[in-house]
Amino acid sequence: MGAYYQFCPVAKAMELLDERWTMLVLRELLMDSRRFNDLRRGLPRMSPALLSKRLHQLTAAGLVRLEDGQYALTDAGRELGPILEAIGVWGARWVGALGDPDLDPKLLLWDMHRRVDHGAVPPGRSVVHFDFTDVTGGAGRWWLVIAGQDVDVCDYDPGFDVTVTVHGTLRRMVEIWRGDVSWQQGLRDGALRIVGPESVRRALPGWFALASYATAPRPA
Amino acid sequence: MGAYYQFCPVAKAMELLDERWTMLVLRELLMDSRRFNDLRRGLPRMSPALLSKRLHQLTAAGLVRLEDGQYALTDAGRELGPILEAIGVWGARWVGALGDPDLDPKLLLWDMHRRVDHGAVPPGRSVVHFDFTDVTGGAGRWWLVIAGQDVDVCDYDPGFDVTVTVHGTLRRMVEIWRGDVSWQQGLRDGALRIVGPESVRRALPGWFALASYATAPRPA
DNA sequence: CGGTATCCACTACGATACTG
DNA sequence: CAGTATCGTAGTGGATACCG
Repeated sequence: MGAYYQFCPVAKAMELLDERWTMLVLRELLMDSRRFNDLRRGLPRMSPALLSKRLHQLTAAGLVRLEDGQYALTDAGRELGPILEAIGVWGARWVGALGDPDLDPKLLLWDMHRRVDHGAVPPGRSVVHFDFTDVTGGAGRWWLVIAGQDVDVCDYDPGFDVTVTVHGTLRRMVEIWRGDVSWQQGLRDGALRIVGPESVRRALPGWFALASYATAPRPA
Repeated sequence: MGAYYQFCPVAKAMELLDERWTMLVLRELLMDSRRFNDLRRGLPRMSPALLSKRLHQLTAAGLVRLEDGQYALTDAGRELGPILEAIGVWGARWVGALGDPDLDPKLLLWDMHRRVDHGAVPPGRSVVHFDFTDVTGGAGRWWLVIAGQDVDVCDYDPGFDVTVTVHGTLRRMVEIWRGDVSWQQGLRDGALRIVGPESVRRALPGWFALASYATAPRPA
């Protein structure tokens, strides 16, 4: 761990926080992922060894606590919440371009699955099918099964009746999800379509709560 | 530069910001250091090659602009100001222990020199002499020469009459500067003393504006 | 003053396999 | 499910010297 040898609290904080992946681990914990393999799903390109190491470091530093196999933030860790949010807003405003490798459908679905607004989804089981036309290698079809308080992500057809289908480019769906464009704008030119009964088509955008950074105004 | 391959704006922001030294370079720029060698004084353990590289990266990313040999933050860069401040507050609250190598008198004096409150210092020339008893290797004696709007840091006796002397441990002076303890508390047990005319002794703490993190409440 | 150039030592990280 | 073990390498960053 590279020390800066400065008494400045920014330097002392960054000694801990500027190591690769650390802030993303904290982001996942702030999103209420508490189990090792849940954290992994939000950090698919991080090796398990490194995730383990980071969790130990954060525990040693007093930001994270492990209790009955569940990771949780301490007061110190939770106080980074507003900072992570501000960084998200800053990133949404100023780091524009997304490369194709940034567009990971697995990550998108995992993120969407935990931001389902259960008050907005009809009772019973709803199945949202995603069909991304621009994803190669058979990872273009996904299903979100919402039943009660449970939401499951499937990369195979779970067999239930599909309530509604989102059909189009992954890039556009990500742009909507990040708040770069609104649902309305994003559906306008046909790069993305919602297919299903009229009432569900109208309601679907309300089934998901966008992230805090999504509503941040973009620079003119 | 390690990409995360995530569309999340936090990840996109951290791809840029979590490289070693980057946030400290931004801190210096936010403190209004604009010239290469001024930046170096605030980052003494950073090699010039690496500082140069970081400045280029930040320029390419649109956070920094070079104009007539002066570095300046762009709008994007300046918007990180509140985030850096929040990180400073967080660090002051939660990253307690300072190691001896964190206590660099050169850095302390450089920091103090740019936070002189010229409205509080008497007109004419004032010389503040620091005598740190716990610093080895002849780097324990420093002078701050305040004249008009200029403040000079000297590690040798500039020859002028000394207005007031701060005598004691560097560690205590740093604790005061960081806001871990108040001037009053810090002077109480004799680890640090202000030596000089009564009126100046009383006024000296007011000659410097503490950093924004210094006044942040510490956790109970 | 304001940087580049060079070179080396590490070590952090990624990939993969494996275990309790 | 929840990690640990192992291994090789890319590449970062530190030190120092040097240049316009």
